[in-house]
Amino acid sequence: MRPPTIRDVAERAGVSKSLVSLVLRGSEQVRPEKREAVLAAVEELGYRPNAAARSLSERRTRTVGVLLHDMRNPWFVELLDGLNSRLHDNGLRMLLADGHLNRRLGEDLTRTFTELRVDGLIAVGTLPPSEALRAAAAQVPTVVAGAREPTLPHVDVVAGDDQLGARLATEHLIALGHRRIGHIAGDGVVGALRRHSFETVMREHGLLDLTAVERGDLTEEGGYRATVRLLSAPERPTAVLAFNDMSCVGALSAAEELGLRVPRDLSLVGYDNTYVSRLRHLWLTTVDNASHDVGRRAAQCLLDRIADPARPAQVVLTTPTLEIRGTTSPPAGR
Amino acid sequence: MRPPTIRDVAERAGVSKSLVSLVLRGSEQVRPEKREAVLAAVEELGYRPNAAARSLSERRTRTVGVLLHDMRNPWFVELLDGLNSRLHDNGLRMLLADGHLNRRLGEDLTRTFTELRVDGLIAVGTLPPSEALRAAAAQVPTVVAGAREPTLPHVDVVAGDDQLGARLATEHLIALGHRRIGHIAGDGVVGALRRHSFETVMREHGLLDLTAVERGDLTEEGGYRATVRLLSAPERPTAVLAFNDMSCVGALSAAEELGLRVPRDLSLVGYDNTYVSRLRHLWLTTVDNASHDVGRRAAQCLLDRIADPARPAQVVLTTPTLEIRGTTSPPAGR
DNA sequence: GACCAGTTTTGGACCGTTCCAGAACGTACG
DNA sequence: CGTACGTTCTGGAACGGTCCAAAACTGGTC
Repeated sequence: MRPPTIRDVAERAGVSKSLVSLVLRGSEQVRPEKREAVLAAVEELGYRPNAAARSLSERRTRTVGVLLHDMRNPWFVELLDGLNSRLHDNGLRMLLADGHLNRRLGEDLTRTFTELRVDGLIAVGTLPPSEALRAAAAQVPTVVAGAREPTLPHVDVVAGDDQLGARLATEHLIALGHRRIGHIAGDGVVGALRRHSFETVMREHGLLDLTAVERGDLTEEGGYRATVRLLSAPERPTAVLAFNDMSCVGALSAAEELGLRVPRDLSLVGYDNTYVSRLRHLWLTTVDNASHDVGRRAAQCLLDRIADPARPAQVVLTTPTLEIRGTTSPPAGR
Repeated sequence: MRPPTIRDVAERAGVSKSLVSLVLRGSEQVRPEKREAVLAAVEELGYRPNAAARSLSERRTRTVGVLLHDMRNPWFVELLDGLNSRLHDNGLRMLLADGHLNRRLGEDLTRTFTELRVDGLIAVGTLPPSEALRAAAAQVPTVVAGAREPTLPHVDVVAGDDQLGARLATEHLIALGHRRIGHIAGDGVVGALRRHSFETVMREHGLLDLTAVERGDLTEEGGYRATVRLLSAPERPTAVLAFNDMSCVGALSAAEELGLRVPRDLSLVGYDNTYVSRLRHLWLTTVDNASHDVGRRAAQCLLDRIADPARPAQVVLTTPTLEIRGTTSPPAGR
């Protein structure tokens, strides 16, 4: 009652197992009638190759491991889509693992992936710094997608251009006439880049004095709290640039709770163009990182790196665009 | 430069490969000093067992495949969390695959999983009917989680009790004083159950005449359109029970667009208690299916079925609760 | 009919584990 | 001292594929 093996197929088709293997891998060197016979036998027996046996012998798995930070934050869905399509085109399958789900269990996902001997590793989003990832990256081709860290030798980074994105958003607000603008800052290098770019643009317009920054934590709750702090200043901002869509939703709630109408009394800009921002009821103006493209390019980087593991590490940045929706308008006074 | 094998470890520790295998699998029958030697060698070489070789030999993979319908709809996150924790406790790893991502590529995920020879399969949510899944379920222990179909021989089903959930929601609205109540209906058996239960409760209260049902499609967009239709009736409902949180958000937008305040002019109830419903700005009253529990129980079912594949198919229903938040109140007239 | 050059086909080694039967080594007992 | 019995350790046969060198077929030429 075991699943049929290549030998069963061979016997049924009246050929050797080697010939079956040849047919299955699409060799040209096989006479049509034998090919037919083999394929017929495969069909009749419902044969499926055993991936474990194959990868043991081939010494590769045609599988790449994808490390997610947290499925609860939906910004990566598009990225994954791009990743998957490009990998699939090259005969690679994708295995997902959620770091957040597993960290609680104290399990190290890179360990699972190394035991699986994945052909490549993609770290999606800013992961907590981990010695294990560093070690894994030294063994197996690795690409960081949608984040800027960690920077490791031979590890490519593919992400949206955060400096440009934050600039687009800030200039949009300034062009609308806002002068006193707040920022909800995020973590890590990405957080620092967006914040820094925001401040740079404000300085360029001589508005640095009117700038306020509060730290959020990427969640709605964090955005809510940061906004409450921003809005409780004596001179409150008329616009807020949030680190991401989730904290922007938090900002929306804070505004509402304080009796401010968005965008009349307070303009808000999110970041990531997640489906949450696209919910009609929220309809956030937000920065689109071209995540699908980030995914595709990350896949390409990985493919290139698998082909030549020693090539120098690259940093690929995609060009973000501003998606203007319902949460920005000129300030009330104008 | 290849990764070290069990033989390398054996040589380094001055023992046979069999002894290494014994130590690694935690046998008691090994003298402490040898054990130490082996573990030291493992450490020094950075040895990691090769999962492919192991599963080829053991004829099992300690891996279960999880088929997701669509990552964009976030209701399953908690479920996955429960699933993962229980599976992990039993030494099984979980591989995710998103059907939506892959269907576009025309790839059949059950195929990937059968080639991988996963020890079990979990279908999460209502998947499009598929001959492949039926065939796979005949080969490998399978459990449906968070959905009611397909019903196949030897396939367990674990889900929230949709009848009870819809009843709780409907009775809540009636208790608040609503009489004219609309419903946004969903697809599949789950959709039918919720709708039917809604209608039953309405009938019990003699309100069947005041009932209106419009079909949605699980998305925000579908919920929006269905609500527009519901609200354009001459006598419009004062409350709407949505099939899920996503369509409830759509309903929220529709209400807003038509100038109705929620909950003053229109009460709304969602379903699934997703994080979207928990966003402070939306704060939907919704039915909680105890998804974490569904996940844990589904995992348990799968474990039981792996132990005894021939046992009769079970249907396990969890008890939902109503999560009352900001989108329900007595109707304006009261 | 022998020989040659291609084209097809095949047997067997190998990939890195597990697992089993039996070997080697005590230790206790008659 | 020989034997029996535990305990600990080992060699080798799987597991189900790939791949290579060589064997077995072709058909054509002299």
